[in-house]
Amino acid sequence: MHQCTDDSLLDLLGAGNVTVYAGFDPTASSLHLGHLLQICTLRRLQLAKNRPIALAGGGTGLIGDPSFKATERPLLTVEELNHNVLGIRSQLARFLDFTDSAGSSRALLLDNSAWLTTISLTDFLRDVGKHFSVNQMIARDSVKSRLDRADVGLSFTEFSYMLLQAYDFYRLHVDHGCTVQIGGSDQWGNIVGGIELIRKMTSHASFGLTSPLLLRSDGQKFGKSEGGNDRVWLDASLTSPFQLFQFLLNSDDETTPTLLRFFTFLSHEEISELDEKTQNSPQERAAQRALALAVVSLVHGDEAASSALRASEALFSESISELDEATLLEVVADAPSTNVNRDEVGSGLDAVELLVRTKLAASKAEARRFLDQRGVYVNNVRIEPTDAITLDHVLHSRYLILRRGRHQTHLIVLS
RNA sequence: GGGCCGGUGCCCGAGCGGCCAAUGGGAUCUGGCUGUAAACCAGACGGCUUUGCCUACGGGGGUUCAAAUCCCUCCCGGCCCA
Repeated sequence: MHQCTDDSLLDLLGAGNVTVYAGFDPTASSLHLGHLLQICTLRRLQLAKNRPIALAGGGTGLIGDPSFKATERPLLTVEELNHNVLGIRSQLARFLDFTDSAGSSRALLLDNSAWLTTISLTDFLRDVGKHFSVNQMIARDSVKSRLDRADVGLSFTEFSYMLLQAYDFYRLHVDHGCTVQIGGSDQWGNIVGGIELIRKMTSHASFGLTSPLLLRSDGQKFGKSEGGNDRVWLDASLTSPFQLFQFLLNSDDETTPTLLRFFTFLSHEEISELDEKTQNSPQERAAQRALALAVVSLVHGDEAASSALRASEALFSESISELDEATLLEVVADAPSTNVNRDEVGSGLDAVELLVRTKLAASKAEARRFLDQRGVYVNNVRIEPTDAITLDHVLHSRYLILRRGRHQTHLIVLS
């Protein structure tokens, strides 16, 4: 927990029977690891007999949340948005219990476009806008940087976002008895706006709860994937189960305890046992492995998790060229692959060419750089800048494992 | 509508006629050391048919032997005035 509007809230949630919501704006077609934190919290609260509402932001996504964003963002087209809403709705549906067996804590999946796109402008301004003071709104930290900076502005569209989110909370309160909103720490201002709106319009009390921004021990934002600016997605076609597994396995020692607590549903005993192992024998990475296994299970299922674990161990601990064919294929199942004509290899294939073709290098110049820096491996054996790739490298008469750097693996299949 | 300021590589940001593929920082990548961490150290960081050539400093046009740098114009952003 990062901030909480009222300390009595925790007792309330412990007792159960509270309706809680978290919103997810469809800025992309998939949710990412950052969203998983809110999802886990909802799930945890559901396990404690509260009723979770997952709200897809089909309406708020039309506007765009300016909170703590450095610049105005381009608007998504309606087509993109619909596509994204579809994607994240189906993902949200996987994490909570929507069946009748959950009884009074059965989860709800809603989309705020249902009310945001139908309310009339004048109704909205009279009923909702009247309760907001611009004086207070411009004082919020979440928009302050945009107002203070000399080179960027803040459009009325984005400025209004807070009202929409506040109205969401109000509608969920009135229609579904929702009294708590959770979110990341950047959502504090928006959540408080909703609480005040509910108080002014109904004189009911409601609550907010935010979670801390997850940081790695080096201060970077958590959740950016290996290889740059891409996020770690929950959609298997964007981030494969193996990649997700590896990402979590590579968590550093300092953040792993926090991640275990946020993202897994292990018992207190199990977690403190893992903490101890990290203390005493960090090189075993027991906590990281448990974390990776638990999260991949949660997101992609047990089977995907155990095969990711097997692949991970095989790929890094054994000499890959000694694996039998079936095991080898399983290890690289998630890796991207490319077909190459057998004849090309027969005459000796240029490594530069192959790196570009497999997209392991973005250009020939980059491929040469990797080779010069001695960062290219065939079947886990480093090759020299001048080496050609020949039939001698081929495993099981049709496979080549090409790797760039520590983590980028590619399967080449001869045809 | 008027006045002023600004738009440079992934981001921030210097350059303000030739010595500019463009200083610096961050991010990223590769290697080293490690534990498939972190920290640290070293190097790379537009492309190509690579002692050279091509494409790039918001778009288009112009001046000049020569433009990211000067002029015109358009687009976009900011501030102030109406």
